Amino acid sequence: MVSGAQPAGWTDERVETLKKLWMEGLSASQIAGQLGEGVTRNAVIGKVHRLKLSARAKPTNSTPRARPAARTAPRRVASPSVGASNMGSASKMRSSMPQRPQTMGATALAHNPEMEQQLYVAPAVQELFIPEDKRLNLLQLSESTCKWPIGDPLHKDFYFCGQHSLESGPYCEFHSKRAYHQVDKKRR
DNA sequence: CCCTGATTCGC
DNA sequence: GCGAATCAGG
Repeated sequence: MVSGAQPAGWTDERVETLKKLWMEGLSASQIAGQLGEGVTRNAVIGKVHRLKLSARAKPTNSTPRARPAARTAPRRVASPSVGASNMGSASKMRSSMPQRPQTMGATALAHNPEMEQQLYVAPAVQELFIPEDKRLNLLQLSESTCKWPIGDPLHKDFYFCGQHSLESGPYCEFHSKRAYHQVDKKRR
């Protein structure tokens, strides 16, 4: 008996964790990552709503979600005609992410039930922690090192990320996103 | 580009 | 009840 997996099945335990983490302020994707690999952020959000949760630390409703209004048209699955090639493998289509040691959205995180909640993320900013032996001095920077500065340039604990940088920029993947994203916005 | 949660709806 | 798809905002 190879008990397959347990993709779904909100046990009390998991629900508890869900509640806790949700109220702790973690994002759905992060919770999903923490809960398990089979749990997606959608699943988490869905459950959250079902549990009547949501609205954790939100005293002021600053997001009066506009009503979908005229959105009663049929969408998503339900294609009775298409029967040829099925896209059955909808289980693991999360590609483009061989390994990522960071803690980010649903595109990352993969913990075992062992570590569970010991790592915890630092509130406010989630910066990468660069091991000392990886930190780079200004003089140590090279073409392919991430030139993302960390710390106070006037302080001694100033160093550069040093991770392998992308060809598309002077930063590593993580910092490239940091540098770009959210600073551009309003440009869809 | 990526992220966030919200909602709907087929299962 | 569940979660993928979709939407909408950032």
